[in-house]
Amino acid sequence: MRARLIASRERIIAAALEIMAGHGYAGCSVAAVAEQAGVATGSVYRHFPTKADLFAEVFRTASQREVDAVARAAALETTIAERMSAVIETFSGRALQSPRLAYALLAEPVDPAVDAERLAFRRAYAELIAGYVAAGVASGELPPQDPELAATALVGALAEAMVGPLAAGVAGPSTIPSLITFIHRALGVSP
Amino acid sequence: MRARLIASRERIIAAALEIMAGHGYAGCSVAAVAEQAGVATGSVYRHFPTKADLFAEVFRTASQREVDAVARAAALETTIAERMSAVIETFSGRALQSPRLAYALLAEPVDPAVDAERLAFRRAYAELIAGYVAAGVASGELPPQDPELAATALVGALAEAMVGPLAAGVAGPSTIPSLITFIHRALGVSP
DNA sequence: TCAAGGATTGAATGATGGTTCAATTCTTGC
DNA sequence: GCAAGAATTGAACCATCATTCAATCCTTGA
Repeated sequence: MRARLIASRERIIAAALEIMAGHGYAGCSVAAVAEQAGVATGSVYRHFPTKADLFAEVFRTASQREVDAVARAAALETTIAERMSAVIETFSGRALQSPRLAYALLAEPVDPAVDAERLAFRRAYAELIAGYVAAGVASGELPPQDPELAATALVGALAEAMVGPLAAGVAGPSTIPSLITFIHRALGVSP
Repeated sequence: MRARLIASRERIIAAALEIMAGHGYAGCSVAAVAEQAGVATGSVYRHFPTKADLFAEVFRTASQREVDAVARAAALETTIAERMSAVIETFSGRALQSPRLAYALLAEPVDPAVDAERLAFRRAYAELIAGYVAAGVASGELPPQDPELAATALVGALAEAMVGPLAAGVAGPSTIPSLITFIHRALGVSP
């Protein structure tokens, strides 16, 4: 029974994610999520006090997954240049793989309460990257700079550069290499 | 009478802007805008078919003003380095002067129909900047690169770097110089 | 001054979609 | 097998605003 409850909760989150990936946040009425999860509308409220709470968790889950994937890819590299390339390639690659979901996480209009979670998502990326930048500065691979600001700007650049391609469905073949060059230069990676 | 109509329309747009600057888009119910403009709720619909149309125009007006200010500041400079500094300083300076309005224009959750206008706003900035970058590449001041992508990334970086300070109300004293360094390096301005 | 026609009013309407809850179904301990 | 209690259902409820419109007020031309 306890297990059933937990499973039900998981199913609701999974359903919400699935609908987001298919129709964006716009398609995520509570009724639609419930139907996809195979429960009644009212049952959603046994697990989450409000819709905003549900989607805060959905955003948190999806974001964590993205940040983890990027962190994992970056951890495989050694130089700061390689790490940044891994960050950009992983971020962009995953976004282009699930464009609707990426758009929802990055830019789609959502409830203000959910938007706060989006800021946290972006900050999590920024903090991950700030760590790499700080390490690069410490090791002399990068010139002195404010790692926090550089990381924030970089996340903005990455997100903005993806919004167009996500709307269009594809990125031009040169988008990602160009972005890598831009960001390497911005951080001062020695050429 | 014709003049009165036009004036009324202007007053409604001005009222909407004023409320946005004071309480954000969230505070902009049609009733609130009408009251601020000194007209009845229904009168708003003599000038705009829907609320979304009204705010599309409000966003367009406010955005145009911002882009114009940045373009004017940049036009006073000659080198690409100076131009980019002017862009960043003007953009950030104006945003920090009217943080609530800047936040509404850049990042606040809005009606999807209005969000489209926001994309246009960002693209207008990107196109302005792309022109400078292309000129810089042509003149040899900048290394070869995709001006569109660089400009898009740059707008993202600028906007993202401002969102935090806008929420907090102020930027640290080093934010703008750091941002200038970051962007100069990103574009490959020779040091 | 006065009537015609347009402008203005603001309370009523309506659509949307999140939230509730009485009725029902299931689970569990005896 | 059975009752107590929890979980589930989904149709009804309700709050929020955008939108409408019949009544009223102004402007204008004669």
